[in-house]
Amino acid sequence: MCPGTDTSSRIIQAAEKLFAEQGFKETTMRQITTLADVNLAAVNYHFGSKKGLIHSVAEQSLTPLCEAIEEGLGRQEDGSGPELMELMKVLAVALVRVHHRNDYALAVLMRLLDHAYRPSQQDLQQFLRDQYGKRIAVFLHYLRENTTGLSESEFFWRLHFLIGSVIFTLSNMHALVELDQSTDQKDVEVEVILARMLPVICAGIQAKGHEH
Amino acid sequence: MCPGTDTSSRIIQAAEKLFAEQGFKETTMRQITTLADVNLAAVNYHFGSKKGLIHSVAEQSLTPLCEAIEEGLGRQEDGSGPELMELMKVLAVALVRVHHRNDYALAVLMRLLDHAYRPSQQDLQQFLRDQYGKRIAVFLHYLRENTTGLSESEFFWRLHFLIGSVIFTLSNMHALVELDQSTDQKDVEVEVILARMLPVICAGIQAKGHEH
Amino acid sequence: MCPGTDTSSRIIQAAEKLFAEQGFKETTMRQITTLADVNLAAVNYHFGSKKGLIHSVAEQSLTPLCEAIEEGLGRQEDGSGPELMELMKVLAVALVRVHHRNDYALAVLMRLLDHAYRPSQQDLQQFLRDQYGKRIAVFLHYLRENTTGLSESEFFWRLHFLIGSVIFTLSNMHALVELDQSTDQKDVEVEVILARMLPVICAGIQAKGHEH
Amino acid sequence: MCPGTDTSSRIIQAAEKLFAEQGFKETTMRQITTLADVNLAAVNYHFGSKKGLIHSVAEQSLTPLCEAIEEGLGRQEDGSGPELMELMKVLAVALVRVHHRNDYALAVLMRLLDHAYRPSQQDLQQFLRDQYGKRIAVFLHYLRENTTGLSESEFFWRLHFLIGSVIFTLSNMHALVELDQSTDQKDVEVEVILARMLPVICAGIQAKGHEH
DNA sequence: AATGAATGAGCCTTCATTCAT
DNA sequence: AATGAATGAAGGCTCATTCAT
Repeated sequence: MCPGTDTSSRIIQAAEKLFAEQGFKETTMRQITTLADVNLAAVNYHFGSKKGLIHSVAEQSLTPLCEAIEEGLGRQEDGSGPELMELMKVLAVALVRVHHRNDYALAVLMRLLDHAYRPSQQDLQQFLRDQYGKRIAVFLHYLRENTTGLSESEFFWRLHFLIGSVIFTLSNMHALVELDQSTDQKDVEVEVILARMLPVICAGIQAKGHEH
Repeated sequence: MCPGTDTSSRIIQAAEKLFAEQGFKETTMRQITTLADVNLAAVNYHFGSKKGLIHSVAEQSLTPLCEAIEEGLGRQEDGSGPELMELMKVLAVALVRVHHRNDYALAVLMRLLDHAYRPSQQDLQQFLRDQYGKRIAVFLHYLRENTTGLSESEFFWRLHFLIGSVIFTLSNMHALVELDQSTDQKDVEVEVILARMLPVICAGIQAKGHEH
Repeated sequence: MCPGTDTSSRIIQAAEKLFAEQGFKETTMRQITTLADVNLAAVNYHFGSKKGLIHSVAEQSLTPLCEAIEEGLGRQEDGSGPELMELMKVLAVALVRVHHRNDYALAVLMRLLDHAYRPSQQDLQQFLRDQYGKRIAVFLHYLRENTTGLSESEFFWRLHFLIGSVIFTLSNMHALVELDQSTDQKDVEVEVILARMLPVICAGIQAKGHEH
Repeated sequence: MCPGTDTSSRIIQAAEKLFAEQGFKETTMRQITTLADVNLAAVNYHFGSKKGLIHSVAEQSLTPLCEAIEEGLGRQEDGSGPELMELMKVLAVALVRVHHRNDYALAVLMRLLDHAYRPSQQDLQQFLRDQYGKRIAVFLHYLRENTTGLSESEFFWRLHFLIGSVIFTLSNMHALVELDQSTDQKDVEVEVILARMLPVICAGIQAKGHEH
């Protein structure tokens, strides 16, 4: 009954760990099935193909993430949209929730989003746009409302500078925690990382830019 | 002869383009040699192996990058280290110089640095540390001098938040320029991107943090 | 219940269609069970194995075929065997009866006989010889009585030239009817094909040969 | 220098033998490369894929076949087309020539033509039509001139009855020679088989049909 | 009688690399 | 310096079959 017991979730867990540590292409079906201790053909039986598995892994994290964001946004229904710091906290809470699903879920998700920016991964772009495009758009809309001082282009680039911070830091979180020699405890505490990241991001997005 | 004419530089150019667009593992020797219009065996002949080629590609960009940074830092030898904004400009100038070597050089370099954070790429980590560790340390030393208000750990994380911005934005620069609908001209002008990024980064690193 | 309702006959019908259109090896258990709308394991449950299914498919057609031939031969029990044209008509009637069982039964049967000539299919040869060898021998005996002018070897080869006509035409009947641009109606009417084939075959078997 | 020495022809020879004995789908790349005593990857190197190999095998026989037919037809340039028996001899000579290329070449070719009638093999149909359609049409045109007494549809079916004889007999020639107990010598002598087939075919095509 | 899940063996193909020339 | 041919290892995937229910 506990998660990780049946074949299909054991595969997903193994895949998440390996994808996070090595990347998608670098991870082989044989590595996944060996780590999950299931038959090689089980992946194709349950997910159709390696790409299908990747999509399933994505869904497992993106769906709760979107739900958590929508839930967070829905809380203050007083006409005016949430403020910047409020928005960031909603995002942070949602990310934390994804991380608590599984130690590698968040890292894989970030790596997946990174991949989606490659020209050669149009399949993946399509998949993400189709499945989650509209849900993310709401969050971006609120974010834009808090940055009316920025031109369209300026907003676009600042958004991606900050997306870069999030994606890079979280997709490499295990390695970074290992590198951070100042703390003893090596449990990855996303809450701490995000608490450190939030003020930095807010300051970045509100910075006086070169246009001024 | 002009650069790009002989076999070995044609290979490097082709590899940079493909690595930037697809990733290292995703790019095959056949793709590289086909695009470079050279024999399949030429890569192994000139670079020993695929890994050797990747290292050569890295050197082609990292060496000029370090030189440019050292040159920039060396200018004001008046005892006191450079200020934050000054430091960032030195970095920006160095990055621009790398980009002008070759339209994909900068993107590949950033992707390579991203890879270096994966646990499974300790070879690469070693290579980068051995070749460039000390030269980069100088830059980091000056940076630390400008952030005395931050604890060791806080500095570590903020540094990586900002490294994340740089790596993500520049490694995906071609895709992002394509996505940026507000500008017509699609020539990748790193100068513009960096001009936008610098104030954001400076604001981020100086933000009032959660420790305060 | 009407035939084709229960699992096992639905499987046979699906198998016949797919075997006829694609061949035995080319047809997978999944295709069969999907088309039959039954569980994948049902084939092994009811027929033991794919080979078992093929044998069952063969029996479903070969048994009625032999019965029809024996019935046709048994009609004139006046000492002397039937004449050539008479024999052919008996065969034709029997083939038509098999075809009326099922739109693909005859085509599959012919494809199966074709396979039986491959050196690598000795299993199949054995199966057919064991189950139907003696019953067919009677028909061949009567045929030989009508070709006393031919040497043993000449008879052997002419027999197979004509078997070739029958097997090829009937196993590809659906494709050939489709190709025949002169007729509008595309229902496969074996009667018409056989009516056209009979005189050709009789003429062929009685031709003045190279030995004369 | 002798054929069968270099990798690429060794592969073709092995493939022809196995395709003839077992069929295309039934023959694996490993069987081919093991018999040819070459590396497994050599097939893909030289022919791109299994399908590419099959097409190459086809070309090796079909091109000489067409040439031989055209050569045979070109001989009597006296205005009137060749007579039926003449046509058949041209075909027979061409088939013999293909057989002399290689002990299995003819059998494989016949099996390939058989496959081309399957609805699921439209690739193959296309390939054959594209490469050889026009060249064969000439032969068929002359054949039609000799059967003016037949309706279009009657001609179509008789043609395929006889194609069936040729394809079946020649694709199974090795098995049939083995079965023919009247002759001691087991060398496959296509000349003998064809000498026996020609009168039968001619008689068949000229038979008084059911339309008369 | 029937089924969803699982499996071992094998498939074709692709990879970076090597070798003889 | 350069190359066409060849190779061992490994890749993702499919197959008929089996098993517990």
